[in-house]
Amino acid sequence: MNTSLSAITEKNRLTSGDWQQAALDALSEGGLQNIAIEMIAKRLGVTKGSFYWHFESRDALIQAALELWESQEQEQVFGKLDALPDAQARLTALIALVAEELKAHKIYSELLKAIDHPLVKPVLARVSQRRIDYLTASLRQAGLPRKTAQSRAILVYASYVGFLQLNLQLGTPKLSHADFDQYVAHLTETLIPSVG
Amino acid sequence: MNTSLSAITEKNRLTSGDWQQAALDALSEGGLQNIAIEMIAKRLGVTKGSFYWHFESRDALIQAALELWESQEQEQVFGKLDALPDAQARLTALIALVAEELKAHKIYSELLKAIDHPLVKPVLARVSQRRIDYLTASLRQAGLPRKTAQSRAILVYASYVGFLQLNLQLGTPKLSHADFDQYVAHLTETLIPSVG
DNA sequence: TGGCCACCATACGCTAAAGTATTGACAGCT
DNA sequence: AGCTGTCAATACTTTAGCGTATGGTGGCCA
Repeated sequence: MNTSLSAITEKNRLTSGDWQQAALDALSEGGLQNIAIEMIAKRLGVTKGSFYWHFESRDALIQAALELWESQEQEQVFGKLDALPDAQARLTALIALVAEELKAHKIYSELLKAIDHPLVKPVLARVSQRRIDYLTASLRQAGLPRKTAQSRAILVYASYVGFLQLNLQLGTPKLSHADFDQYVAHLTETLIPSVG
Repeated sequence: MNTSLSAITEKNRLTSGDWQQAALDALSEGGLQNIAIEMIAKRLGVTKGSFYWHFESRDALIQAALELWESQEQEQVFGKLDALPDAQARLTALIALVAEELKAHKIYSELLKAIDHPLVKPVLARVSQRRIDYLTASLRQAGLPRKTAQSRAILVYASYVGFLQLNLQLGTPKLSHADFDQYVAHLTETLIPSVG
């Protein structure tokens, strides 16, 4: 039941990495505006005096935290999928991966809400584009022609983003476990080539 | 090039409706946090003193503005579609409607970002649920079996919400006009029964 | 015409949160 | 042991934005 407060590195003294991880935790819980340094300081058992030694400003923390997240998500998401050689296997695995680990998508969802922030927008643009490109490539390997694969990739990814907002954040529509499974199955049948 | 500042009703004196409309304008431009009373007051050519005569608090304004939006969107969206008798015609008209009027979706998109706000969440839940129900009914009328129609409605609506975030807000992926048309066509073929 | 009421201006208080300035403490090296 | 650099505590300033208190003005009605 340990949340990811990332076992503070040394003994009492903090590193800037601890602040970045704590910032990501705060982000996943309450959005960008929840990255409040005094509140994070309290969590880490210190005060602001510590923070402003490690970082220039709040924006600097946000930027560093986003960089950390971007590198983490890259190895986590793509690392798992690249292991699979077959394109269709990758695609279904991707959907399963999305359907399971809800907590991992919380940060992405919160960043979407903070999309107006100048530090957030470019990061999110890069990550989203990379994922769509990956989807496009996998769909092509699965046999779709180029143009179709492009449109389909956008469609798949948009439905992912939308579902994130609707079901994770809004809780609408309310789906039972069975309904959810049925939805995932339907999605796979409808959007993934040569399955079902 | 006139934005929707909604021709102030009388001569100089404001009504609470003017404040609600101005709040919606501010919302569509900068999100919920952009509903700042002093800033809106300046736009309307008055000061806070006016506001607190019309409303109890900022929350009261937000609530009233959301009620106004909810009633407006209901007649706008469903009013246009209910005119069409054929289910498939309604569905394709709906997609066209979504693909065209971008500004009309800005408010919905901003509300999604502010989904944590206790006043926003129930409104958004109602509106989304109503739309999904409408979609489900239309898909059933178009020939899909019940369970399939339910899943498909969620899928269609999620792809709408996701595309809103991705393309409207993020500008990713960058689509040319032709690419966009192709995407809409692909979406229609893939998700709307018996078309194409 | 005089007064009341609807609408608004002005001036102020209050709070949250970022950022600054200064001082303090402990660890390791010489 | 004493110095020094690293990390942190304390107290302060500043800003933005909500909310309040109170006074002002113009139109409408008796």
